[in-house]
Amino acid sequence: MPSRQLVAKELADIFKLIAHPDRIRLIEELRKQERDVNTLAELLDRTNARVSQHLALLRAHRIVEERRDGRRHLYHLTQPEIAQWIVAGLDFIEGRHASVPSSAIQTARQLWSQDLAEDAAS
Amino acid sequence: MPSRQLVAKELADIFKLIAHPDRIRLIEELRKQERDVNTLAELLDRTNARVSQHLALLRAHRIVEERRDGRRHLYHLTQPEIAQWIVAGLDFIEGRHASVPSSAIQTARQLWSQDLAEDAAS
DNA sequence: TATACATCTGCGAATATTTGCAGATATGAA
DNA sequence: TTCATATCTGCAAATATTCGCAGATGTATA
Repeated sequence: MPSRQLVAKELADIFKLIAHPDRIRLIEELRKQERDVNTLAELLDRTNARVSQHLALLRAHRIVEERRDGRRHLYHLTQPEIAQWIVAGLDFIEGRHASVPSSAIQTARQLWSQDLAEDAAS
Repeated sequence: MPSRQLVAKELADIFKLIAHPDRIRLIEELRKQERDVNTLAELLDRTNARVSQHLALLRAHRIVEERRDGRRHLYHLTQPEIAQWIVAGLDFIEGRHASVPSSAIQTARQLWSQDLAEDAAS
């Protein structure tokens, strides 16, 4: 397979991996601190099993890593910078979809990057 | 729907939209200049119909725009910066997949960003 | 050991995406 | 108008993803 094709496929796989609202929310919640599955499930309002499945996928692609503390499984981002990269995607949707008020997008941009700025400052 | 959920969904839609090797190749080919469907089909080694379908999707989400010149349809990126953003995703796969030699990734990074640097310089 | 808690995995049903193909449409040239 | 070129659209089959649920595993505590 030609190299361009190959790299395009790998990039597509990364995009596919992230292309799910729950997984994006997970990355959002993990961008600052590690969390266990239960907490994540509550934050996202999803069943534990479902969150666990998404985490397994992210884990398989080494987007997140796991560490155990007793019976709890704590997850964190392998490369926290991925959160910044993802939120940068907002640049390509703002003002495009009436369904999402651009105020919501601005708020999101703030929430994601504000917290990242805090991290950088601390 | 809570705002975080809403924005996560929009982000997921963008990622889903891009998450296809052909569409990534299309964006790659369009990052410097506009092209017609036939040329793109040859570059990607795909049927015209298939390329046209992918372009229709990108067009619907305003990733690309179309202009007519006689019987040819010329496409270009609405926001060329999207190419830089996409290639930045390579940061999160390098060294992860044995299937893609990291030389291929380095080459790709060069090809995509070299050309972008040229654009910036001109 | 028995029990409860936390998480994971397997699997089938529902849903979404991709693909190729056949036929439409639109433009320009003869 | 007729023909060839360029592109688009509709549709059904193939493929991939998501979802919920039921049961498995692993760990701490009584």
